[in-house]
Amino acid sequence: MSLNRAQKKEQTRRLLINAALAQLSDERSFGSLSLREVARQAGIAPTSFYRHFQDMDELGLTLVDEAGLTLRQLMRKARQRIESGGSAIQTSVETFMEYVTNNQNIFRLILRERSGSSRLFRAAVSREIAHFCDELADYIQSITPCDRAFARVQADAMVALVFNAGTEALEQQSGEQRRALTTKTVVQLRMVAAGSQTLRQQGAAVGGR
Amino acid sequence: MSLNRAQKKEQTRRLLINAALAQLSDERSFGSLSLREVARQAGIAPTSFYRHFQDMDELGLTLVDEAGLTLRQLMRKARQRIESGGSAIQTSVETFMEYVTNNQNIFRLILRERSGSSRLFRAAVSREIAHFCDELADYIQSITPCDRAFARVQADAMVALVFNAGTEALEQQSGEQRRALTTKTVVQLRMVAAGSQTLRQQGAAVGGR
DNA sequence: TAATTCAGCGTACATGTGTCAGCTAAACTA
DNA sequence: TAGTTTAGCTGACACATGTACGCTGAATTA
Repeated sequence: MSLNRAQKKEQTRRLLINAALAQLSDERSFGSLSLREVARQAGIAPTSFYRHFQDMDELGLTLVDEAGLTLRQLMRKARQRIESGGSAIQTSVETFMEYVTNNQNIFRLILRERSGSSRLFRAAVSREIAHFCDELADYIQSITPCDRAFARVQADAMVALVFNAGTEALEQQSGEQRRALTTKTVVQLRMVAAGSQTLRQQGAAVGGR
Repeated sequence: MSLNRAQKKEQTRRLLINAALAQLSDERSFGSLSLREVARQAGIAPTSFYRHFQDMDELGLTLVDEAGLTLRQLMRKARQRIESGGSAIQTSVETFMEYVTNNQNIFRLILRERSGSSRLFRAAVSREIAHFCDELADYIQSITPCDRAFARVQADAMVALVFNAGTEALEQQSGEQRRALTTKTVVQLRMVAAGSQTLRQQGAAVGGR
């Protein structure tokens, strides 16, 4: 029952992380959180914060990493659903929308820090998204063998559209709206998929140029 | 030479607007600007700020409106270039990239406030983008007659891709990178254009469903 | 058991903030 | 010209912030 010192430390570290996460909302960005607020919500003295993080920045980067992790788990889940039948596009979009709905604060964090005021944060988010695109490009190539660079361009487009849908999803509360958004996004991805096939054929006909 | 009272007031109002704009950068978001900083940069006392804006929010919304205006001007310019020959997609993307390059701070403002912490700001940006999409949908219909809703879905996708490219453009400084980004975006838009044509044909064959 | 480590605390300070109250002087109006 | 309006000013206020310093007591180690 009694915890280790290390365990106890890890515990309050989580308390801080959760405190920060809890303060995030549609009206509150990470940059607007103060060290004192987070410490207060975690139930520790402001100065004790430094026992766990050097900076608020360090806390923030931790959050971004956690978000990336959750995203990767999400990807795996989507792949599983696809293997057991169903449209890859439809399933992926549904999975993503589900994620956004269930992790609004953390997804908002990613969206905001993507073009936020900290180079470090932007770089961190950029890495996560690049990872996302890479894996999708892999998948595209495994389904439709083609030039790597081309697959990457297609993957980038698809990820951009899905993230854009995520942005819009955050503004909607009714399930009805969200469902409409999902089908819209599915159509958009189908456009990209179909179009990329067309371009591939044309390119091949002209001689790979 | 001597200005009347109203003119002078308008003049310092512009001073405030420009001061805010000047403080924005890749490391400084509008939300992080203080009333005092802006007033200082404009060369007036903090309390005089209130003679022109009720709030920093009011100033911010003014900036968003100005950005929208600039964007509309940009659109017109693009249409002109297209009418005098040239690919619509290529020309549009080039025009947009040019805009982003020349108006980094104001475009960043839009990007950030799109999913920022103020409902008002988000709504304002959302309106501007919707306007953007509407006009593009008009254009698509004028070129390729089709269902309005369908054109709108296509337009949304294209605008999302272009804005995404804008986001990426802000991270790049070499003209080389920017040119690569432009061609990538052009390919992505061609994918959407080609794909939407395919879907339209398929949809018609199945019976408009 | 005795010595060491260290998570968390309280106090304190300098700094920046938004905004209130009231003044001045120049521009306007009648 | 005499009276009014008003853009901009100074001074002051209460408040929140980040963080330096040094203490305490429990957990750990030797």
